[in-house]
Amino acid sequence: MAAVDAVLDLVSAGATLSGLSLVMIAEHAGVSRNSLYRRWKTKDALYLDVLDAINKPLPVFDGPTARQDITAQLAILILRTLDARAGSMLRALLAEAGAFPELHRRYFEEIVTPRREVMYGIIRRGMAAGEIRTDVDVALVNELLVGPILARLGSGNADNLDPDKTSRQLTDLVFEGIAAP
Amino acid sequence: MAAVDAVLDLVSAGATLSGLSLVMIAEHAGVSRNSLYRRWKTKDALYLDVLDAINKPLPVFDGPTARQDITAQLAILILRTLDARAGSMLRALLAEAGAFPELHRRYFEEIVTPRREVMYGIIRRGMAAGEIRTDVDVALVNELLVGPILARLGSGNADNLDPDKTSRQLTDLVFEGIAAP
DNA sequence: CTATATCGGAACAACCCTGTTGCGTTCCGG
DNA sequence: CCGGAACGCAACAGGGTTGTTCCGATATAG
Repeated sequence: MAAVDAVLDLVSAGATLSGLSLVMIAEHAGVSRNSLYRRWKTKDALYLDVLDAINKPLPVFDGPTARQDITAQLAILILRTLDARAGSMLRALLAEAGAFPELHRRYFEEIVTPRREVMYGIIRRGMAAGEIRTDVDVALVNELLVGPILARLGSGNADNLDPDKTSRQLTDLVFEGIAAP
Repeated sequence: MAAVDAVLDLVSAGATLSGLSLVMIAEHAGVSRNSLYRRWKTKDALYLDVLDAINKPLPVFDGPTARQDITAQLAILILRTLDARAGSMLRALLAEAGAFPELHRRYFEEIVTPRREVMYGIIRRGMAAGEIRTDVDVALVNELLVGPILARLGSGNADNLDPDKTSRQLTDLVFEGIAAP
């Protein structure tokens, strides 16, 4: 799978999905351009394999409090965001969602939806346990928690995120609010 | 400036900044390809004019409470995010920051920094007035407020945002927190 | 009215990417 | 040992983009 690594390297270096040429991929992978055509009928098919390569399963959270689980899940999210190759790939994918509809569909289906469901589950568990107010919108709470991280991913300046520190700061802020007592 | 509009239209339709060709822009603008070369030495120069075209000055907020100013500023941000042409342009720009360094620099300098400073000012005013806790990081609070909106912009599904409703919900949530009493 | 500037149309060579084909080579299993 | 499978190399035609140039039309200003 040298081609998959080549795509990740090149995209991480600033290439666009539609702008990437098979000759570039072949050269960077040290592989004949012919072999790429043999294995993948189209560039989309190759990109689908790239997407699979960066999609690792999520761990299951079951700590004593929902608050701790939220912090842990945010830390995981930050960790994955810090992976420059995967992050660049996702950013490039989102920027050209229109040109690669199937890729965009599977991205939502296999990456964002599972993460979202995990977070929803934790939040609902916190509500049931009396940790979290029940008069707030679960989806909006989730957006509030992951929004800052995803915004960093989109802006490309996710480098100075710290999994432990930032996840704790975000959780504290969202739980306690910023209103003065 | 038909060329600027053409770029916005095409990018909004899914085109990439590096993928956009001058022939496409010329055709869509109903302008001779020759004229484009005459006015803009390079594609970067044209894109800089496009960036200027979507950069409207920010209104000044000076309401009775910082909370209201924050809601108003978020509403403005959502409004601008809802502009499909400007939003697509910014998303495309961020996706190819590496290929257009000057464009990326001026985007930060002329768009994100001013907005950020406005928000910082409002938050600090709220702190001085005793509305907002003083033991929180101003930058982090700002990220918490605008993160969800920018994440929507990056994901491309900003359509179902409502300036009034969402800005109020976000402000309430961030002020009050989600912890059960 | 006229002269200058601006524009559109067309053509040009040079380059890159795409699919595809053909052929020689290398590697691995039976 | 041998044969098939996978690979690399080269070439091809076709299409697209880039700068640039030349020329004719048009409009604008003096």
